[in-house]
Amino acid sequence: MDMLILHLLAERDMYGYEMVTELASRSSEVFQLKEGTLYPLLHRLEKEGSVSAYEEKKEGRVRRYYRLTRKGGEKLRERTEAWETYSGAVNAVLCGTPG
Amino acid sequence: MDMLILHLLAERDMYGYEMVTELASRSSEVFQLKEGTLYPLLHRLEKEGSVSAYEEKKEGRVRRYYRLTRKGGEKLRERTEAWETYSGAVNAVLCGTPG
DNA sequence: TTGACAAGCCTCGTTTAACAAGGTATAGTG
DNA sequence: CACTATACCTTGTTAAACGAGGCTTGTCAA
Repeated sequence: MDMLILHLLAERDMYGYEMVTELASRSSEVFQLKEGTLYPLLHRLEKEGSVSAYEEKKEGRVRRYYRLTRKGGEKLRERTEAWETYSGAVNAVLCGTPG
Repeated sequence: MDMLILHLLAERDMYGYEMVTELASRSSEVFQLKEGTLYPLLHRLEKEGSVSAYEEKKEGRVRRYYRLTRKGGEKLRERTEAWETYSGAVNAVLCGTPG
């Protein structure tokens, strides 16, 4: 989930609530990320320096936008590679390549 | 992980320790399943009726073999489909298909 | 104007998967 | 005999995700 959030932020700055709907729509509603998951996650990413936050008024609403940092970009690369390794391994097992 | 174990058992009966090494070799050492994970998992699968167990002496050792049940086969199908849905959704997000 | 609903952010407590770190027993080998 | 590999097990811990709430502000209809 870290990877997916960081990936969204690599494209553009976003606010939390937006990420929920964006992930849902891009995944054809497969990801129904709960706010109880997202906000603690964002706070952790901010604390570790992977993202930075700023408030901005847009469309008559004050929102808390998040931006990807350099460190977050590196983490994104690592996590993406880990995902490819992991999903590749799952498929290797499923496809029955013995050995 | 349930899915992977059930998948192995769909091919042939296996004992716990064998699953650890089998998963490791098939995944090029990506999966290093710990016994502290595997055995409770197997007990749970047995309890819910997805696998059945029997002891057999082979190669001078008494081993606890597991066999996939009909119910386990159904669970395997469900989990495999869930995995395909999930990994497909991840890749949909990563590939940036907006909307 | 007021009430309801959506947008937007948050926290707390629970569940669960996986792990770490142990323990036990047996077979084979130097 | 000691040591290693095989084989099974348990207990306690950690971390991700969720459920179920709470709080505020803007919009829109009655």
